Formats: sequence, C-alpha cells, structure tokens
Amino acid sequence: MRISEGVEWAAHCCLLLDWMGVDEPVSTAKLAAGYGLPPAYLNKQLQPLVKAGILTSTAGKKGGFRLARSLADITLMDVLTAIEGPAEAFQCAEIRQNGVWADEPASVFRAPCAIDTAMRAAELEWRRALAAQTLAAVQANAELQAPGLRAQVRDWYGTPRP
Amino acid sequence: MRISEGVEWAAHCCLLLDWMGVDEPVSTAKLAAGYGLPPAYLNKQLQPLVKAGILTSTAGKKGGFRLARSLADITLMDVLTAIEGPAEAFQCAEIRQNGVWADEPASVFRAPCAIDTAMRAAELEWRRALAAQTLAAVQANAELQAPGLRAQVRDWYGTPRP
DNA sequence: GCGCGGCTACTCGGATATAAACTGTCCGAGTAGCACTGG
DNA sequence: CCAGTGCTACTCGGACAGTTTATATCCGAGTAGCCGCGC
Repeated sequence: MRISEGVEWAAHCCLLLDWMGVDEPVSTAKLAAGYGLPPAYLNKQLQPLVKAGILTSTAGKKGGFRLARSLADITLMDVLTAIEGPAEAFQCAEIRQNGVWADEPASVFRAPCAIDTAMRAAELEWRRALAAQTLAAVQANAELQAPGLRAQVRDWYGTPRP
Repeated sequence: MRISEGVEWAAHCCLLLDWMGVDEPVSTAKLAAGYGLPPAYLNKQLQPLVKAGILTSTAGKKGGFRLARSLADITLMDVLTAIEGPAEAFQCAEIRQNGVWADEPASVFRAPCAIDTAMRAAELEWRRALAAQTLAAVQANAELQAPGLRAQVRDWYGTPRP
C-alpha cells in the first residue's frame, strides 16, 4: 500500500509548469532537470496525465508538455487518479462467500460486506480530502513559505520575469 | 496503491473468532476453511496481528489463535497498520531539493514540502476514519444485515450455542 | 532574391529489460495428549 | 491400579520459490526549423 512516486513527480511538475509561466511546451528534459529525475521515466509518468486531460503534449522539435487547465481546476485527487488509476485501494474479494458459506444462496449476500462498507467509507473520506485540495492552493502554500519561488524558477529557466 | 488482501482476511478472521466465542485457540486450518483461504498463507498473514497484540497465538497440538482483546478495542486502523506497516502511503522523496535546487542551503528547505503537507493531511483523514471504526461496530452492522450469523457460525463449527 | 524540398535535430509514445513487492508453499521447533511400561 | 516416560500428532513460525507490480531504459513515429537547391 504505497503510492507511486509518480504522483509526487507529477504534482511538482504541474506546479513547475505554472511557475515557469510560458505558453510554449516544456520538454521532459527541462522538467526532469528541475528535480534531478530520470528524463525518460518522467516522460512515462506524465503520459497518464495527458490521457487524464491535465496536461497536453505536443511532439516533435519544440515539443513538450503544457498545463491543460488552470491549477485552480486541478485537484490532488485528479493527479492521484491519473497516476494510480481509478480503482479503490481496498478491493473486497468477497471471501465471505467462500469456504463453508459457498453453498449459501446468493440472496444471503445481497447485503454488502460490512468490512467492505467500513473500509470504503474511510477511503471516501481520504478521496474527499484530496479532491478538496487544488494545486493552486498547494502552490499558494509553497509560495507562502518560500517567497520569491516563482521569480527563482523564471531566473533558472531563463523565462522573462513578469 | 493497493491494500493487501491480508487486511480483509485478518478482519474477517477476527470477526469469526468472536462469533465462535470459544476460549480455546482456533487453528489456522479451521479459520482458513471458513473462507476457503490457503491455510499456510493465512497463517503468514495472521502473524503480524500477533506482533501487534491483536491476536495471541499458542503453538503445539491444540494450538491456534485467540483474540487478544475485545472487538470493541480493535479498530480497522489497528488491523491495517498491523498488516501494511506503520509507514504512510504517500512518502515524499523531497525531490524539490534535487536538480537545480541541489545547491541551495538547507535552511531553504526547513519549511515542509507543500505537496507532502497536503497529501499527509488527506491521508490523516483516512486514518482518522479508520480509527473511528471498531470491529465491534463492523460486526454489529454485519449481524444487522444478516441476523442469525452468530448462531450459524457456532453450528458450523460445532461450538455450543449460548 | 525567393520559394520549395529534403534533411537534421529534437520530442513524445510505447515496447522492452530490471528490481521490488506481493502471493503462495514448505519444513523445522515446540507442545499437548496418549500409549506403554514399570512399580 | 497408578505414576512416569517416551512417542506421536498437530500447531505456529520463519525460510524458501513463483508471480504480479513498479521502476528504469531504449528505440521508433512524428514534427519544426534549417540548409541547400532550383528558378
């Protein structure tokens, strides 16, 4: 039960793309250099974000990734779902229907598994909290703790400061 | 990011142990037969529960597992932590300190990573919800939906009905 | 001089290896009861 | 008959394979700009 590191990478890259504030695509190599990540693997991790509609990608020379929408419209839940998939963490295998209960009529199991219900309820709280956090809010907190971050990023990447 | 099936197995076995209501240990074989699980592997899954103090085990003939305490004192969080370990699902690798930021003084990173903070907050909600659910409550829900479950279990396992 | 075609450099996307974790199995250490033996 | 002792059957616990998932890498498809050529 460990979340893929791709989630952290993806979130950081989204913030970075916004900080850079350029309209032209940013290549995987530049993004990877920002955080010392393996470029090819970062590319692979960003692909599901494109499929999820969080980023847009353009191929060829001068290609790269762009934010598909504002950080205010992207939640941590979006990023997590894009990388990890839509499946729930706890997947009830309905073992209660096996073993000595295997011969019970199906009607007995119409009521949901109580353990599954409780686990899903807890997981729902988690997802609700994730969906309540937009990347814009996360970015605001980061800038609150480290003022001048946006300017630093633009200096490092050679983009014009506003 | 998938929770091990051992969590489901462990929770079901705890409920089953309580339903059986016997004071003597119950062997892995009997528990596994209840849900059609591989006995040896179930044994392996129950071992961390013993280390966590949820179950007690006795070796030798007539050996097996017993509940170490009442279901009212066991939460889903206890079971999950026992099986999955105490580590959080999202583990921040602090990639923000690498790449172009590698030469920054450590003082810059005294403030926690904003992404990590947000992810931890959400995960905390999940764990809080898990800790609020005792196995006694889960069992009560199960009996509410399927009255007579306890009596059924005692019939199947040949233990005296109260 | 100017337009056009090919060419190169560079990018994403998916196919392909490698490492780790989860799942599943097996055998040894240890215990409780039972059978046998001796008094 | 009864106590003691050895033995057997059965259990947990951890060591040992098999399989799925995550991590990392590499090469091909495709595009944008550039260079050279022809008009």
